[in-house]
Amino acid sequence: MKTTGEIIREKREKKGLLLRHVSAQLDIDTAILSKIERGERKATREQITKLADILELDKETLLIQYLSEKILYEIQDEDLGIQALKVAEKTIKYGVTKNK
Amino acid sequence: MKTTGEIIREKREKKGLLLRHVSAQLDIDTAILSKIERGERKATREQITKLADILELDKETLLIQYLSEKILYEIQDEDLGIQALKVAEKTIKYGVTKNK
DNA sequence: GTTAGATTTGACAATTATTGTCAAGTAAAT
DNA sequence: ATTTACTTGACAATAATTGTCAAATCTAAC
Repeated sequence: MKTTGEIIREKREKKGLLLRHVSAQLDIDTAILSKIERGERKATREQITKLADILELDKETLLIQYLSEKILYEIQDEDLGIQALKVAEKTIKYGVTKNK
Repeated sequence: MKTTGEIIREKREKKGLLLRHVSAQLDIDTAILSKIERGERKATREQITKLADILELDKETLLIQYLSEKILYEIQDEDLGIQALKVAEKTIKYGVTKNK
């Protein structure tokens, strides 16, 4: 499966847009967008939805990929990560309102 | 399923320990431990393993619960949370080394 | 092989989130 | 009404994230 960054870079190039064009619309330096595309930095949630608009990408698909990477980031190099994911899934399906 | 905080509080009380006893061992104020137990604050990973030692709780079980809460925290009030969880699960199972 | 434009890199600054302290506030037990 | 355990909330300290900037690299065209 393609990473968020890969999806963004591919679509940007397909549209013939430069980092400078897109980063201007996002109101950030090209450096950050470059890093986001290469997976060196995480985007913010807001940037993801803006990018979907700018690049005409399916917002849901992009968000799902983005969120899944955030999740994976949380449990990176945790042996119990998979098990934690499963517990999280069960909990969310159960219909928990959650703390605070 | 019991929350991390509930597990900790129940075991602490069963052992007859006061917040002050346990928080001293964790080297934090009782206020924080109180909040952790009531789910108002998240513990750090280190605090979780220390708590497992102090309260003689199964470290793996506690960590899984703790991590799953961290995951759920990331996707709280995200409509696409469940889908993101599933993508994350597939990705992790696939055996990805991940970015950076 | 030099220039020009695009991207990348890394040092560091700004901002935001997390983790903590402290002091005052409840509540229950004596 | 004191004492003890715990809770609450304002705020301080620390740490993580997000950003800028300037210089470096890369590529393609002259």
